[in-house]
Amino acid sequence: MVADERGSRARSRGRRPAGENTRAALLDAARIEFTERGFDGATVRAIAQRAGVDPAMVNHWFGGKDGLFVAAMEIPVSPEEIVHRVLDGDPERSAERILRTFLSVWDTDGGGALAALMRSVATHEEAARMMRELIGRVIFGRVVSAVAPDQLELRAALCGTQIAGLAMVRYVIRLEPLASTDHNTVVTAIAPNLQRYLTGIL
Amino acid sequence: MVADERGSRARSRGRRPAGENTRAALLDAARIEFTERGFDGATVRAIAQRAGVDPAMVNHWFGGKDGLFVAAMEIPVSPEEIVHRVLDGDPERSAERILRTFLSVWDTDGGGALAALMRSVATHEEAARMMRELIGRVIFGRVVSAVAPDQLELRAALCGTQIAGLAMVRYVIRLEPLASTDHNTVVTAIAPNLQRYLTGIL
DNA sequence: GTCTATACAACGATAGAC
DNA sequence: GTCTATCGTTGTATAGAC
Repeated sequence: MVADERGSRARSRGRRPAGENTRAALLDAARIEFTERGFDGATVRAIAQRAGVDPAMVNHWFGGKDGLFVAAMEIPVSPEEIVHRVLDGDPERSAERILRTFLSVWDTDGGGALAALMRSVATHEEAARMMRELIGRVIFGRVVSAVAPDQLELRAALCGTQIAGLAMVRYVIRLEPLASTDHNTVVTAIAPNLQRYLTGIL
Repeated sequence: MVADERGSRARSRGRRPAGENTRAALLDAARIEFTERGFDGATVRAIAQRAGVDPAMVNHWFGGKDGLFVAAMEIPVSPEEIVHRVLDGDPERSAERILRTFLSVWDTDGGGALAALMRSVATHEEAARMMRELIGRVIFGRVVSAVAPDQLELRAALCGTQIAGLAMVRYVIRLEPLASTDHNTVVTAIAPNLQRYLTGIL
């Protein structure tokens, strides 16, 4: 998104801590490259070039490619926003709001970023760990605890299966007709099942 | 680790004595390497070394790394067996039989083979295409057409989301408690949802 | 003798390290 | 910037099957 943050803004007066801008530029560039190409596909050289700095800076600031990855990897949606939008309304229709939120975010770039994320999760243990905590706690943990306190962790994990499965089929495997149908059809088909995981009888 | 599994004696150039099956050794080694490291992570050289043969044999027998991959990559379940076992019984309880079949197969090796398959599907377009056809046609296509003819393709894709999501959460992300609960709990939780995709109102 | 499965060497490309 | 390691791949000589 922010491709070149260093060039478009005047430096403030006085000397700043050495390398601070370089570090931030590398993080921004790394997020873009890792998102578009996955962990293995993204190269240190490409990230450094995008940031407009020397590849050696990756070693200097992050100790290598792995360090840069864990520092840069952030989820392509804001968990806070999702949780907030979901909890604001009828609890018995929260599944529909969850699905619409995810679909609207994921479809903005044709699911490219999401497919890249799934790729990283599947291939990189570090990304899998982050996704584990993200699904279990940050998103569904909070959502489920607000609507149905019993069997909280199981419900969160079950919601994860449905969302992760939708992501895999629609954006990674691209199985028709689910890969290209409109949001309403997807919501009509999946929302009742997701709602059962949230508030139904297990 | 196992550098020379097929024997420690020196190999001479030229054709080897009859009875040694280089092709099969390569397939075995390839399954292990692809399983542990994914498509990109597994190297032709490592596979050949594990098989105790020359890397050039990969080209000779399979035309390259891709050919070896598609040859070695076997779906960790037999589609025919699954379809048969699923269709043999009450259609309204077919979801439960599907889930039990998948779980019993996947849990035999701790989900290692399945996790590798998901990794390959996420990173390799060839594997994604195979999975696409496998889910859409071979497995759920037949199952759904036998129990509910309306909206066949959509139902098949929806079933795919639930199964793929379960695979991701239980075996790749390993999110608790779903990662280590018994089959009955999983079936009780998920079967009703899967059944709705098969025969319910969408 | 012919065929072919095999090992060895080396190439061009690429990417991380220093 | 340079160096080095390693990747997938290709060419070729050779040993053994047929």
